[in-house]
Amino acid sequence: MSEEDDFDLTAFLPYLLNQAAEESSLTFTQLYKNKYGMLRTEWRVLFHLGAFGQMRATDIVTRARIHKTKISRAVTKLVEKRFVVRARSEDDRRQDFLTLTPAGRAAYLDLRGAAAAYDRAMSRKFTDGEVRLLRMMLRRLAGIE
Amino acid sequence: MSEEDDFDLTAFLPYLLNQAAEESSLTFTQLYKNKYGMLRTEWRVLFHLGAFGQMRATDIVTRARIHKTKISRAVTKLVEKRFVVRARSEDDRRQDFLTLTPAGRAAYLDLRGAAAAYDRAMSRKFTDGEVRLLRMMLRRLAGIE
DNA sequence: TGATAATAGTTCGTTTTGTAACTAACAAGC
DNA sequence: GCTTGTTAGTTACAAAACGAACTATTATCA
Repeated sequence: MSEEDDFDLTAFLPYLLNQAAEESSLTFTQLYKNKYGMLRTEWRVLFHLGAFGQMRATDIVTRARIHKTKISRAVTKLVEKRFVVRARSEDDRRQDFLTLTPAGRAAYLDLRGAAAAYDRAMSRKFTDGEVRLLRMMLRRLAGIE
Repeated sequence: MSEEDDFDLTAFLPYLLNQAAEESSLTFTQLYKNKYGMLRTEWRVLFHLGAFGQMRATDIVTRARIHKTKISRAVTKLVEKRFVVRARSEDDRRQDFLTLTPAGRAAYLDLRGAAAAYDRAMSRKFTDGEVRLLRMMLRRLAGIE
């Protein structure tokens, strides 16, 4: 290496956050991908419906900050997989209420358990106080109130 | 919402890490995209070459943990933009040594300054001790030694 | 040496994403 | 009621990512 530099790339927060995020989702990604053939956005939609109950696509867009076209495509896939059903609203026939089917709920519960175990395993790398602080900081950085 | 659930999605570390990572790169992405027409991988390659000096594609693959096809395409783009030059190694003619051109170095220095300022702005949301701890934790989660 | 394996990097076909434009339904003001 | 504007969600086309297979070169070892 000829010309070096004192800038520490591995201290740059967006870079570190990205590397940590990617590394931390590797194992879990394999799970929902191999077991249920889902993509990341599908998994997120499933989790939102599991965690918050019936929602409209727009609600998920707002909460998860994912573009509506991605949500639209993910919902289509989840409907094809019989994990989600759409119910056209009578009040406003532009919007659909999305709900998990029993199969969707079963997948959600399965993945939720795995997620919780995975989270515990990650947390074990640090003290309780550290993890609490980490979550607080990440929430603030993510702009989640 | 009909059936709720006590699983707190927003406490799930991989999710939080992703949201924080995405939010934190938004502004910076605009910069290298609008000013230099670069994609994320191109920016990363540029930064690696700027920070560590001459490297082979494989070195970047190892350090940044980005797939070699992505690196290959990013390098091609950077060469087209006259930010990087390839020099075929005489020892092993399979590999190229990659180096920044003066224009590449200028772009790097510009972006490096912006990155440092951006990092400082992010850090100001927390105390010095918190930021130190955050970096430590992210490094460990990312598997950076 | 000569066969086999390994490595650096690229290319090709497919999948996924990004962005803009679109349809359909509702809302607001005149 | 009839424009005009907004909102929910989809579609279409282009850009980008993924992964397998490929070329070219070097390494291993019988």
